[in-house]
Order: sequence, then structure tokens, then C-alpha cells
Amino acid sequence: MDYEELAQLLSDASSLDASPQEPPPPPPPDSPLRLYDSSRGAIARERSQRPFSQQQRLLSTLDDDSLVGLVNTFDRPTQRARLRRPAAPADDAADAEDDPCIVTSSPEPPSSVVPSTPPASSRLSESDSSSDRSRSSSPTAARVGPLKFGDYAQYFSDKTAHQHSRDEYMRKLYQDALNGGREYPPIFKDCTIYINGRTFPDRLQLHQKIIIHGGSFKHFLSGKKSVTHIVASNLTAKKRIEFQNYKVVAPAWITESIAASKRLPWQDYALITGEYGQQKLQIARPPAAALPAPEQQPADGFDANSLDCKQPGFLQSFFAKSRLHQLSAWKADLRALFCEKYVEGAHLQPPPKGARLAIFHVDFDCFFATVSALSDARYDLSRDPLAVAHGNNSSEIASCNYVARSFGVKNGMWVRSARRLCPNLICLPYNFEQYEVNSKLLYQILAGSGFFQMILPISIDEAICVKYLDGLPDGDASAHQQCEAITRQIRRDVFDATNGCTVSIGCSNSLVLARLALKKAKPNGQCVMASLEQDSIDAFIEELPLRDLPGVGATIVDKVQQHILFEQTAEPTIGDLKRNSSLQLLASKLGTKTGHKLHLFLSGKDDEENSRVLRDPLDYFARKSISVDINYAIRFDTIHEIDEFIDRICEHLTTKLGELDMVTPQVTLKVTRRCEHAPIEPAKYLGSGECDTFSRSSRFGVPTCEAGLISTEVKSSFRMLGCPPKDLRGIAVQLNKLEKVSDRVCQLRLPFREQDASSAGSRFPALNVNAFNSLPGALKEDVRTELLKRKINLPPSPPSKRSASNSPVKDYWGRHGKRTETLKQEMPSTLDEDFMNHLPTQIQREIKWDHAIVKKASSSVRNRLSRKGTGVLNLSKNRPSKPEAVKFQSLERPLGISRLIKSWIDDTIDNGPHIDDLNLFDKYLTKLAAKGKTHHILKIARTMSSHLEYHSSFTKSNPQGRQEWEEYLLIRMIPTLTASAAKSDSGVQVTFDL
DNA sequence: CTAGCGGGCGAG
DNA sequence: CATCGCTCGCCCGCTAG
Ligand SMILES: Nc1ccn([C@H]2C[C@H](O)[C@@H](COP(=O)(O)OP(=O)(O)OP(=O)(O)O)O2)c(=O)n1
Repeated sequence: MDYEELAQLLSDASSLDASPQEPPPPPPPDSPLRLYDSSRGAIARERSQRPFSQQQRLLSTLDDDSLVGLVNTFDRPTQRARLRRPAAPADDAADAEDDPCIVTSSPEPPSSVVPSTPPASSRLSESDSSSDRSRSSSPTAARVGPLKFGDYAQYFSDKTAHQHSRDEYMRKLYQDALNGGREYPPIFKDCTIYINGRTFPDRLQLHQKIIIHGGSFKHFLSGKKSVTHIVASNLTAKKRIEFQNYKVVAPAWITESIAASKRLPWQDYALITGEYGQQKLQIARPPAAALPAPEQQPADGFDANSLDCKQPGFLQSFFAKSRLHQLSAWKADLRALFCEKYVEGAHLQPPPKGARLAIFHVDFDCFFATVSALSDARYDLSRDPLAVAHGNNSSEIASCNYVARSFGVKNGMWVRSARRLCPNLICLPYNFEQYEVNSKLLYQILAGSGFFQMILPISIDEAICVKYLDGLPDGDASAHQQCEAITRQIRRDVFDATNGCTVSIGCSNSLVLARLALKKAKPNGQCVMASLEQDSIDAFIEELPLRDLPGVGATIVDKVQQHILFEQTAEPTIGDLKRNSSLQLLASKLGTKTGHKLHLFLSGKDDEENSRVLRDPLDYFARKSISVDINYAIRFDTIHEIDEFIDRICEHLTTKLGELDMVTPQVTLKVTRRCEHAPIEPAKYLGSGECDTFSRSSRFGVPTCEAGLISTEVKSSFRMLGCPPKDLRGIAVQLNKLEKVSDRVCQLRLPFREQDASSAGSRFPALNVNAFNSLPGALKEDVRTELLKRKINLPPSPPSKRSASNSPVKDYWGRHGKRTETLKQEMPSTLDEDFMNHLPTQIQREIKWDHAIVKKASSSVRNRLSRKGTGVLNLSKNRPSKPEAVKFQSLERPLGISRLIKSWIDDTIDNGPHIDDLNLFDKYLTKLAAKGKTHHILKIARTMSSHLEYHSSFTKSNPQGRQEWEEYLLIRMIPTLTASAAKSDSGVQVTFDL
């Protein structure tokens, strides 16, 4: 570019594009906004505030980059000084002497005023193949002397060269990150495009689209020949005249050409209808209308967009819009990808033991909010308070920008509450696709940089990069400088590649410290903590909130406040806890492991568990379970609908399981049920409101991946948990302890042979034929069917005609009624352990119940009851009461109560329980029943039954007390249980019709 | 004493 | 119209055996 062109450019300058706006009041000095705001907003504000001058007119013809670049030429001498020592800017170097932590935030170099493409960037990639890029950057800057403002020619020439190499880098990056390394179709080959004014998609995004599709891009109108197309959304009258001899098109020309994979005729998108005589299209929309078109829903059979959980498409449509689901799914994908690559690249070794590491914790700033904001031209990330959410009231905020945070808005808040803090909060829609694109770019940049030996995925917007520092002595200053420089380059590349998303990076020697450094660096900053002295580490973390430590959430902070710090301060710091605790104290108040972990974290050290990711990443990232949780929009009326829903969930899970080539030996059902006192419809539309949860797991004799098997087990568990269908608010199915099919030895499916029983190599104990044969007839048939399903060979069986029930117990009682005499004979006195272990938990439990109940039923109780005719308990009032029994009122679950009950029975086995205690206990049971905790009552009943059983096993005679206990169990306990089960209206399968 | 269960917690 | 409150892994206390 020559002076003449520039002169023309300057004289051609016309009006401003940006409309003047009132700047917001300056944020408080300590607000994070202060740093952040100055990154992008400052320039724009300056520009719009002052009255127009001739100079401004000139400047208005420049795009943002060029403008800022020009402004930055003032800064050239300083920049040069920095470039000579790229990793340690002068002021920082001084700090480094006593402050181990150097925080560089946005207004500071190296990002310069605007992180985007400053004229002199300092690239230092060792692995950079396009050496052109590095040559054109820092050496150029060093060569050029201090520029006077207005020394345009040199500036633009540097910039053009730099831009060109930058374009090459981006083209490659996009190919690798988003197109599997293949080239994009060169749709815009031989096009040189200039973008005028505000557009949607914005200038940066269009730039990207153009260059990756083979076009070139001009940041300024330089001479009439070189630019082939001008892209604009709308034109002022003046521009219209000025551009009349150009091909001026709407942005849709770019996007639709790309969509069509070919360059569409520009005339169809022409903004100026002049000599070409084309009909003018109404493409140019005012920015306010420039929203992405809402996606169309296919209308095939059912409403795919429906929030009706009874619809077959519900699961998919819910997942498609659930941020938390996407987050989890992305994470799983990243982990799987990591494992895949890690196995492929066998050369990748975990760091040698004791190697010094630099850990870089990289995280996009307010990821969703930033991405969503950048795809909407109306909003300014650095000035408007923004959040991403679906709705306007009880909708959760997935992410809010730092402007909103300065008002106290937080991720996860409801929009309504956030608006109380920040009335002008603007809600943006989700843009999951773009989140994914930007994430890929980030990971590609990290991987392609060649700086790191390992890149550990944390989430869609976050990664931990590990660099081995071999050969460098401890505390070596150059290591620190190197880390600073790496950090800087990554941040710049990501910003450029994503058209404006900032990442922050924390860097240190441990995972914990890197995380804390990251926290300190945010937003849009970096923090390298290279010092190894404990004193300086302590000084660094001293003042940080305890809450910032990984694994320390609200509950742990509460516990600490309550038991250790006694609420001395509202927001305890790491230093507070460190000063006031010991390893022992922490372990006793928080549990052994947690206490130990926290103790190490307080000194900035990793513990065994969190550093596992470094030592054995493959194991760390390996999938151990898979689950589906739905706690939204669950509104069912009948158990049948729930069964169908469970079927769909299991179908979904087994599909995944199949893709993973895995099988599961265990399934857990978690039921989320509306609290008794909670309103039927909660504040949040289709939300779950306040709920209790119940869970139950069952095992398969042989690991499986069959939806039918799993589904049956889950449906059965659901009935056991006894939740009335209308009160169901959430349901989760987890498949645990997954095993890779290829890892499993075929022996598990080998036909049963007698000699296998003694074979030491068999992981699977053989079926005990005697035990099997001693089962009562009906049970035996159920068990046989079960074993057959698993292709486990059986001893020969008599022909059976069993009914199609899936509850062996029910069948059993249904068929045998009260014929206790025969039952007693058929039931073995003890259950064979090996045999039991072969059975699914469901059946195991029912057998055990049977066992207990049958024995009970055949004991003296039944006889006495029938003899007496009524079940009136003969309880005296003057027996010693057991004071602990009072605790029934406060005990929430029967786990802790089991012990109590046992000791209660122990103490009263001779004389019987006190009537007051029993009444109290009754109340407790009634309460449990009211809360729908049928299974807890069941458990208590079971505990009582088996404990009485235990007593009777070594007492030949029937003491008075035990008889009373047994009567209580049969006369009051079991009716309570059946009543509770009936009330829950869910077909609990436990039948007590003795 | 250990294994396994149900439940809690934290993370993004 | 609202609204899309998931999913994983570890740890804890308790109990059965
Ligand atoms: N309760 C939450 C937490 C996070 N996210 C999503 C939105 C976030 O953008 C993304 C990343 O989470 P971060 O914890 O990293 O939070 P941000 O990126 O929003 O902010 P920060 O700058 O603090 O990292 O995950 C979410 O949907 N709901």
C-alpha cells in the first residue's frame, strides 16, 4: 500500500457509522468490571463521546482493528522494550522479586488496549511451521522505529503482512478444529472483501468465514481495484453514492454462499440497485431485528418440541435444550476422545515421578454469556449486563458476564432474583452450536501450540495443560518467563480465533495452585505463580476465600464455620482456616479423606486423589458409570406411564452402553418425590419443587446390556420405593461398575459344569445344585427362569407352568396361601451363600424376606394369635422405659435407628417393651408413612424381624418379651406398612397377607 | 474387618 | 407463554456378614 492510496482513503472519509451513546457510569474502583470494561468498551466510548472532528471522520473509515492499531502506535517504544524481554515486562519483573504472583489483566500488555491483533504481536511458538508468521510480527516491530502518529504507511504495511500470516494460521486452525483437517471449499477465492459498518454476523465473524473459504480480507478500502466486494447491512445515502461502483452485498451473501457450498450470484444480495438494474432485496435489517431465525421443528407424528414427559420424544427434546445435559455430554465426549488419543499415541507417557511440572489451567471467561453476546450485534459484552437463560422469571442463568456480576448476579441464579440485583439485565438465548465450535478452537489451539505434553479436558470451556519442566533448575527465572509468554500467546490466539472470546489462565506447579491462580486471573487475565517457596505460596493463598478451593462448596464451608471457625468471619479465607486448624481437627470434623485433602490444599499442595489425573489420566478419565437423570417436567398420572418412561430411559442407556461396548452388573434407581408439604405445582414452571429422594440398586447375576432386563429391574425397584405416580418429580437410572465387553472373559458365559465348582480360576462360583433344589417349588421356577435368561446352565427341572408375574414373592404367596406346614418343609434352614450370590438383588431380597416371614409365620406367634383370636397387646405400664427411644422423633432414616431398635429389643427381650415407647415408636412410623417412606418402614420391620429371629436362635423357650415383640411386629407394624404401601398407590410388591 | 448400600457433595 | 433443575465420581456413615 502506498501513500497515495492512503491519502485517498483519508480524503474519502465520510460519516460515522456508530451512533453516539451515553456511556454507563464508571464502575466502582474495586469492581472487576473496572479492568474488564477498559478492554473493549473504552475505545468505543471515546469515539462516540466527543464531537465529530475532521480527524474523527478520517478515523471512522477504519475498522476497529486498524483504528486501535493506529492508536497503539503511540505506544510503540514501550512495546518494543517489552518485546525484547517478552516474558517479563519491565514493571512486572520488579514485582516478581517479592510477589510470586504476577497478575496481568486486560488493560496491561501484552494484550495491549485491545487484545485483538495489536500491530506488534509477540509470537514465540517454537513449533510454528509458518515461520512467516513469526517473522512478520516481533522482528518487524523491532525493526520499525518509534512511529509518530500519522506514520500510516509503515503501519499499514506491517499490518497487512501480519494480517496475511494471521489469516493463514486461522485458516489452518479452523480446518483442524472444525473440519477434520480438510480444507474448506474455496468459495471466495480471488475475492477481496471489505466490510463496512455494523453487520450481523459481525465483522470478525465474517472475516473468519471469508478467510477460511479462501477469500482475502481488507481492513480498509485501499484503492478502487483491490477490493472486489463490500459487505454491509445498510448504507447511508452518502455511502450509497460512494460505493456505487462496487459490488455491495448483504452479509447473507457470505453465509448463504457457505451454506450452499458455492459462491452465489452477488446480484441477488446487492444492496445498491443502480446500473445493474437488480431488484433491491430487503435483506438489510436493522440490528434490532438481526436475530438468528428460530429453528424449525419437524411435525412428524408427535410434537418434538413438547414439554410433555408422556410423549415419546420428550427425552430428546429436553436434552437438546438442557444446558446441564449438554455440559455433561460434552464432558463425556472430551474424556472419551482423550482416552482414545492417549491410547493411540502410545508415546504419551504420564510425567515421570518427581518431574517438575507447569500446570496451566485455561478457562473461557463467562463462556456461554460471552459466546451468546458475540453472536448478537446489539449488545456490548463490556458494557451491558448480560446473561444466558431460557426464560425471564424462574429460569436459571447459565452464565452471566462480568458486568452483571458486578451487581451481584451469579451463575445458577434465577433470572427474577438476578433482576432484583440488576434491573437492566439482558437475557440472551443459548447457542449450543457455537459453544461447541469455540471449544473445539480452544482445544485445537492448545494441542497445536506444541507447548504442552498433556492436555486434560475439564469441560467444554476449560482444560488443564501440563508442561514438563525438565532440565530447568528450580525457581529458574526463564521458566517463569516462558510460562508467561506461553500463556500470553494462547490467550491471544483464542481471542482471535473465536472473534472475541477471552480466556484466563492460571499457571503454577500444582493443580490446586493453578486453579487458585486462574481464579485470581479472571476475568481476561493471567497469573503465573512460579515461586516454589512455601512462604510465598502461603502469602499468595492466604487472603483467598476458602470457597475457592476445589472441592470446597457451600456445605463444607458451613461445616467449617460451625465446627472450626465458629462464624468469626462471614466469608472465611484459606488463611483463616489454616491458622485455626490442624490435620486432626479437620479429619475429625470433615471425615478422614476430606480432612486430609483440605489440609494439603491449605498449603497449596495436591493430594493423592486430585493428582491422579496426572499420574494415571487414562484411569482417571475412564468411564465407570452411565446414567440419565430427569428432574424437570416430570408429571405422571399412572404407573403405566412411568413404566413407559422407564422403558425409554433404559432404551437410551443401553444404546449408549452398546456404543461404548460395555455391560453393567448393577442398576440404581433414584426417585425424586414431592415433599408432603410442598405444593403440587412449584414456583418454577414444570420444576420439581422441594423433594425427597429415595434410591435402590439391584444387581444382575451376569453383567448385561439388555434394555429389557434393566428396565424390568428398574420398574420393580420403582414399586419398592412406593412413590405415588402423581408425586413423582424426578427419576434417575444409573448403570454402575461398567465393564468393557472385550475385557470380560468368555468364561462367564461358559455352560455350567459340575467340575467348575472346584476350579480355582473361575471368577464365578458355580451354582450349588443342592441349594437350588432345596428352594420351595414356586421360587425355584422363578429362579430357574432367571438363570435361563442368563444362559446359566441348570440342573434338570420338572416341567413348569409358571404365571407371568415378575414378583416371585407374590406368586409364591398367591399360590401357596397359608399352607405354612408345607412351606416349612420346603424352606431350607439357611440360605446357601453361593446360591444367593448368583441371584439378582431383587430376588435375593424377596427370598430373604420370605425366609424370615415364613419362619415367623410358622413360629408360635401365629399359633398364639389364632388361639387368642385377637391381637391385643398385653403391655404393662410399669416397666422401665428406654430413654433413647425418644430419639425416634428426630431420626430421619432407619439406618441409624436400626442399632437403636436392636438394643431396645435386647433390653426388653425378657419383659417386653414399654407401652410408652411403643406408642412413641408408632408415632414415628406414622410419620414415616406420611412422608411416604414405605421402604424405610419395611427396612425397620426387617431389622426387627431378623433381630427377633436372632434371639430365638439361641433361646429355646419363648420369653414373654419376645412374644410381645413378635405380636407387635405382626399386629401393628405390618398393618402400618401395608397401609403406607396402599396409600402410596403404587403397587408395592411386599405382601403381608399372612 | 471389609464390602456394599444409600445418601451427600461438588464440579461445570 | 413459561421453561428445559444433568451427570459423573468420590466420600461418608452405617450395616451385614
Ligand atoms: N451452574 C452452572 C455453571 C456453569 N454453567 C455453564 C455455563 C458456563 O458458561 C459454563 C462454564 O462454567 P464456569 O464455571 O467456567 O463459569 P463461566 O465460564 O460462566 O464463568 P467464569 O468466568 O467464572 O469461568 O458452564 C451452567 O450452565 N450452570
